[in-house]
Amino acid sequence: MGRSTIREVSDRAGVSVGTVSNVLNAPHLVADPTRARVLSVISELDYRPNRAARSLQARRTYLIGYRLPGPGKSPALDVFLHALVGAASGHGLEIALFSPRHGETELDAYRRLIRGGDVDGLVLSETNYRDPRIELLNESGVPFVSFGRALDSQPSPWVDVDGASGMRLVVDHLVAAGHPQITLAAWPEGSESGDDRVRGFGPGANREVIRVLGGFENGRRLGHSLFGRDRPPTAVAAVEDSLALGMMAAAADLGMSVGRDVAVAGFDDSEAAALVTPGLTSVRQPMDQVARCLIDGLVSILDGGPVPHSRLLMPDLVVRESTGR
Amino acid sequence: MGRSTIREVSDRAGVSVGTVSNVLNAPHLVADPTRARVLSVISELDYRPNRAARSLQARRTYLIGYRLPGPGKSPALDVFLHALVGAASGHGLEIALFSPRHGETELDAYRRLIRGGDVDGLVLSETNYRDPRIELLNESGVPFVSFGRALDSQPSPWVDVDGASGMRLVVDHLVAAGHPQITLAAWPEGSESGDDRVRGFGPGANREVIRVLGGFENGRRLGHSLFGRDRPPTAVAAVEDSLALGMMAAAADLGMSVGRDVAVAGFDDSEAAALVTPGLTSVRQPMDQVARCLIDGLVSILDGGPVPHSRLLMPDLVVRESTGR
DNA sequence: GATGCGCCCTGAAACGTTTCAAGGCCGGAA
DNA sequence: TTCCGGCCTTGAAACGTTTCAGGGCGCATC
Repeated sequence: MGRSTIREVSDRAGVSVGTVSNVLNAPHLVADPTRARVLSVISELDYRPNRAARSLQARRTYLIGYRLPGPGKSPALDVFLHALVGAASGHGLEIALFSPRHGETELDAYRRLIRGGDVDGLVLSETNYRDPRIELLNESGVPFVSFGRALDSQPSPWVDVDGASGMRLVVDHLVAAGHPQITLAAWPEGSESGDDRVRGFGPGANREVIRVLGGFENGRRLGHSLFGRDRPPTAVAAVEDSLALGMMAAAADLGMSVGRDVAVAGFDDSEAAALVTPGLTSVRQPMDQVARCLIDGLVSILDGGPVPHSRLLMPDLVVRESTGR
Repeated sequence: MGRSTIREVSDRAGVSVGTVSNVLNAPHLVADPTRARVLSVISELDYRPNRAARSLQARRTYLIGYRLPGPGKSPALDVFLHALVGAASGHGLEIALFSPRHGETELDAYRRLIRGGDVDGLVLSETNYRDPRIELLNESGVPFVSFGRALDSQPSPWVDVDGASGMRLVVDHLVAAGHPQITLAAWPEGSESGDDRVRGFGPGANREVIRVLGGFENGRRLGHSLFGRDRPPTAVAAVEDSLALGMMAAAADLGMSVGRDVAVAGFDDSEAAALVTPGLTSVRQPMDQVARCLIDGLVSILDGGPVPHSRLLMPDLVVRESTGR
């Protein structure tokens, strides 16, 4: 304990504090022998600059704010977060997780961070049409990037995964496997990512879209109704894995074999998709790439560089046994 | 933008900065009319104290450090993290996610945070026997609490879930369902939580423990070998869900019906357990309670209160169809 | 022998708070 | 009237950095 300060280092090395600071932040300004001496004192005392003091003067906190999506809202949260933290760390930044305090609304919490200068920038996820956070952040001028398009707000940099293309991969795969007629379980209209995925499904007489709320149980119920029809679909897809898993459960309930009697495909490649039997074919979002793009873009803004161009990344299809052998 | 400072507030309210500070931090020291006037200026200017300045002077960062476990290492990470963030937020704290920088070891990263005063305290998870982090933190005197016991290190406060009891719940449940003979898939000896769970399994002629590495594929392989025996077990348990799910897959491969021909139970109640068919009976850890205890304990230390007593929490069994109808 | 130019280094201001000794003021007690 | 104590407020120091104008010194140039 008893952290040492830059003052102690400078005294011990027989230089001024400014020089020590330069050794750390602008080494080329310091003569070789001086630098060596200072560095040795630094490691001798195990000195690390105090972050608060540095922040105060530099008007930088080296912290990026992120608000966790509600539990169960983000598939692959752990890989996304991990990637985010890793990418940030590469730039000397850390991720600060915040949450509304007692009596605060969601937006209040964002406001607090902004006005208090608590973070250098923010990462948003789970964005949707007319996202109020985006308007707030745009007004306040805080650097931010969002995971998810924000097309109807003032333009701001985003990174997103092309849900329409992902769904097209699913459809093509099912059609190639000989299923001309496909039923899609989709969320109610009005969610940007859901609508995007449905868009890739395409219209047509041999395409049916059914709207339900998300979740396993809703999928199961829907499955029972679909598979109980006179001419049940031979292939079903979904805009999220848990709906698909629910339909798989319904098929099992009815004694049907998923993969043989009926093909099922999901979306997001959640952890569960790989752990069920048969494995669930699903669309995988390149989360680590998303995180890297987000952080790189944010850092570019922070460093006063150009506002990065938004990026639409391509997902890929992970084929498993649920869509046939 | 253009954040306002305490100086602007004090000027505008016609008081000194000290008074404004007191309004915020020690309201009882300020006369009512003054307080009201200052508060109105504060909200007029939308003033929020600058965190870096406050930290510098108060030698408090209002940040708790947490190192994410490797991806896929923590079941229920999102519920745990959410609970952690929420509990911290209740005390005006936020969670800072850090990660070793380029060239740093895991421990170096902890050292950096400590010496730089980057965080007020730390939360550890995935602790194990002779955890070097615990020794480091104990030496350095930084407040911390760990999720997981650290019995062989110097004593330090922890919160844990009683794995032995959890496993006992599984065994009792299976025995009650008429399975006298049970096989347990366990990790190799040497992991504190794994060993704890095995301990609850109990010895005996009708108990068999098989050691394998974790993961779905290892479970599947093990399942094939178990179910291919002359007299296959009628009930299998596992120290983690993915092993159990692998065994379920093996059963399906062999045309056996899980829940009827064989009972399967897992541990951790991961998201997948509820999403497979049949649902996987599993042991649920009270993650939100764990998080609350951790933060409450840490806050007590930070506030100079007593070092909290460690707590062993009880898990419960979530019974689903995999262990019979 | 001046002059000019680079290179290093110093000293002090600044960042925005909190804290605390000191002092003004008012009312009540002597 | 004087003195005392409590309440409220002020002013300035302190927290540990970064930044930047300025100065000393050695060397090349004229």
